[in-house]
Order: sequence, then structure tokens, then C-alpha cells
Amino acid sequence: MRKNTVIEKSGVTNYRAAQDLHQLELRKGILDDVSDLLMHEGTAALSMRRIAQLVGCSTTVLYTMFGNKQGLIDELYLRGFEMVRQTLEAVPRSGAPQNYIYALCYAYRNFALTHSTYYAIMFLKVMPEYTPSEANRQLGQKSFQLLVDAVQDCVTPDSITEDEAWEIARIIWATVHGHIGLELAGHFDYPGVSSQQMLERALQAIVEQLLSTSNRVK
Amino acid sequence: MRKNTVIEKSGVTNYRAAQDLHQLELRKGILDDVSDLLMHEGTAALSMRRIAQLVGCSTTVLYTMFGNKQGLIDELYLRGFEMVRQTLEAVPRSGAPQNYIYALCYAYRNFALTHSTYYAIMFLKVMPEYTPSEANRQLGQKSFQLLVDAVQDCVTPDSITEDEAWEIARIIWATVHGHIGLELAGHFDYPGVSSQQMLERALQAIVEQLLSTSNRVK
DNA sequence: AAAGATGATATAACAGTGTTATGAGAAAAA
DNA sequence: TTTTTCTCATAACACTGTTATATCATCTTT
Repeated sequence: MRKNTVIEKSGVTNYRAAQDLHQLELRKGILDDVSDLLMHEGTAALSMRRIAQLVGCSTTVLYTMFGNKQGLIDELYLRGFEMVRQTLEAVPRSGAPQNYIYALCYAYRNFALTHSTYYAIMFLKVMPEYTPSEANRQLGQKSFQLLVDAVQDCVTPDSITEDEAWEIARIIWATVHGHIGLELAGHFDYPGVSSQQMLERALQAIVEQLLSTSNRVK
Repeated sequence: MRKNTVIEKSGVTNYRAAQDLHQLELRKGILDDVSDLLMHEGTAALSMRRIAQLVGCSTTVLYTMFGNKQGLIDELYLRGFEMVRQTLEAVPRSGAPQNYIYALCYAYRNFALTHSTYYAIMFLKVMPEYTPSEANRQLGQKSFQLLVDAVQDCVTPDSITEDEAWEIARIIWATVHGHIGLELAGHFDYPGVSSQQMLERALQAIVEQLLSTSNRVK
């Protein structure tokens, strides 16, 4: 951190600000490189020395920029949730509101399967002693706002509070997450019904039961 | 592995067998120690040197006994599933068959929460480059036979094949697993409905929809 | 029984990890 | 200019999994 100087500065071109901006760009560039490394070579490739070599600097720079490895993984954690958010946002909103929920879930599953290394950082504890901060976890949850909205669109307006919608959304999330987890762990690799089909059955059951208006107590 | 000697032996007290038995006991003792270490200090404590020091031998012994660290983790993996099996077996079979399914699931969740380090080895990738062998995964699946039986007991006899029962059991498993995963990751830590209650809602939906006879197409 | 082969095991090394102390060089302030 | 401050590469420390070496006891063979 750059210490504040006693002498006041009021020029139009703020040198410090420009330098800090450059720092931000640099930080973003480094994270892009790390992200590529993660997606192409997996979590095992994410060593501080390897990253330093990749971006062409010493490990010291990384430690001054990110504190420690956890600080760096934290950024990937947030990036992962941001990617989830964008993934969900890209899902077209068409047809019945329930179908939109299904589409969101399938998009989420697709993200998890194609970016499994990211998913592993976010939900599997691939970095043994990394635990995201409470703040970052809450930030991550926001990625599911679209799902919450979709839940609310499924019922008659204002028939449930946002907290209740969040609760249902979390149940749906947990269902998808569970299927993905067992699928990634190889427990769904057997001849017969595909993982996708099993998820469909589960989701239909959950959504039917929790969101069909006939089943809702007013 | 002990090479077979050319000379035949046919004594009553088989020396080799006794020695191998002793080896097996030793192996079991070591695994008991490792298991304790895992439960009391977590996965991070499971280093070969630490284990060697704990049992009072050199690391070489561990490598000749288990091949490598993966071989040792493999044993813990299997132990974990065996613990799951015993946990499910301890659940009293009373009341409606659906309630028995619920009880199995809650017992499973309870196992995951109380033995979270074991659960992490089995389902989270806490050991980055450890992946259980296909054989061990299939062995692990057997721990859920009781759940499959419970599913079959819920429907009219022989109305579903065992494959179909397995499919439904896996869906239930995935649901519970998903809830546990998000709960362990801290995503269910918020004021309001408890994780247990959310799981109850999800399970009721799943079981109602997939197992109620009225919904089943014959 | 003596000599040789075989097996088990402790020590120490190798290559890797996250992290940090050291020191050198550049930039800023005086 | 001199002095202070800051940046950063090098090298070290304490770990990790794994293995080559060497020692020692045991077993086999002569």
C-alpha cells in the first residue's frame, strides 16, 4: 500500500491515480493468466512459483499484490461465481417460468462440467486449507439472484416473500449441486439413465412439489 | 509380496501365514492410527512423515505397505464408505417405509457432519490428485444397498426393477449430498430455516414425487 | 556351521510446495 | 547531492511425497 504523503497534490493528471490504475490493470492481467492456467492445467498447476514464472516476475510481487495464495484463490473463487452469474444471465427467458428454471439449472450444470476446475475451487476443497471468507461467500450467493427471481415468477405475485424464494432457490441449487457432485466424483458413471436425465427427474419432482400453485398453501 | 518358495510346506502351524496375519493386524493398527489422526486433526495432518512418526516407524515401511499415499488414502476412502454402511444399518426400521427412507437420509447427513473429514476425503477433492479407483468407487456404492432396498419396499412388490430402484436411490442420494455439500461449504449459514428443515422439504418433494404409488406409471 | 543371498528398514537426499528474510537497485524526498 | 523509501529478485526455511543408499537381520545354500 502506498502511504499518504503530507504534501498535498491537486494536479489534473494525478500521477498516483494513474499508477494505481496501472496496478489494477496489471492485477487483472495476472488473474487472467492464472485463470488460463487453471482451466488448461488444473488446480495442481497453481503454484506461486509457476504463476510468477508465467507472468514473468518473482513470487514477492505476487505476495505484495495478493497477500498470500489464499488471496489469489479468493479472486478465482469470486471469478467463478461471476462466471456462474454470466452463465445464468445468458439463458434465454422463454416459455413457461418453470421451464426457465430448468434451463437455468442445466446451464449451471453445463458450467460445472465444462469449468470443472473452477467448480472444484468453489465447492470442492481442492485447496485443502482454503476457506473463502464469509464476505466472499455472500458475494458468491448473489450469482443466484436470477434463480430466485425465476422462483418468484413461478408463483402468483407476492404469494411468497423473497426469503421464501431464496429458500426454495437454495433447495433447487442443492439438488443440482448434489447431482453434479456425484457426477464429477464418478458415481453416476454406469450404463442406463444419463446424469442429465436423473437431474431432470429430480428437478421436476422438486419444482412440481415446491412451486406448483396447487400445492402451495396460501 | 512374499515370493513362493520351491520347497513345499505342509505343517499345521504355518509360519508364513502367521506372519502374514501379523502383517494384517499391523496394517489395521496403522490404519486405526491414521483414522484417529484424520478425525482429530483433519486432512492436513495426514503427511507420510507424520504418520510414520505416529506409528513409530520410517516412511519406507508405509511405502512398502501401501505403495504410496494414494494407497493409504484409498483405505480411508473405503473405511468411510464402510462407516456409512454401518451408520445406515444402525437406523431402526420402523413406521412407514417412506419414513425409513427419511431416517436413512438424516443418519447419512449426521455422519457427514460429524465425520466431515472423512466425508471430505470421500467426496471433496481435499487430496488434490487423489482419485479413487473405479473398483473402489463401486465398492463404495454398495454402502447404499439399504437405501435401494428401502426404495423397493416403498412401492408395490416387483413394480420396479432393481436398476430403477438404484436410479431413484441415486437421485435421493444426490439430493442429500447436495444439501450437505452446500451446508459444509457454509452456504446455508443464514438466519431462517435450518439446513435440516430444507433437506426435509427437498426429500419430501423427491420421495413424494418419485415413490408415491399414485404417481407411478405402471 | 560358515558363507552367501535376500529381505526389511532407517537415513538422507531430491524435487517440489508456501512463505519470508535478505540485500541490491531504483525512485522519491530532503 | 544526500538520504530515505519503496520495489523486487535471490535465496533461505520448513514443509511435502517419493526414492536411492546403506545397514542390519534373517533366511538359504553349501
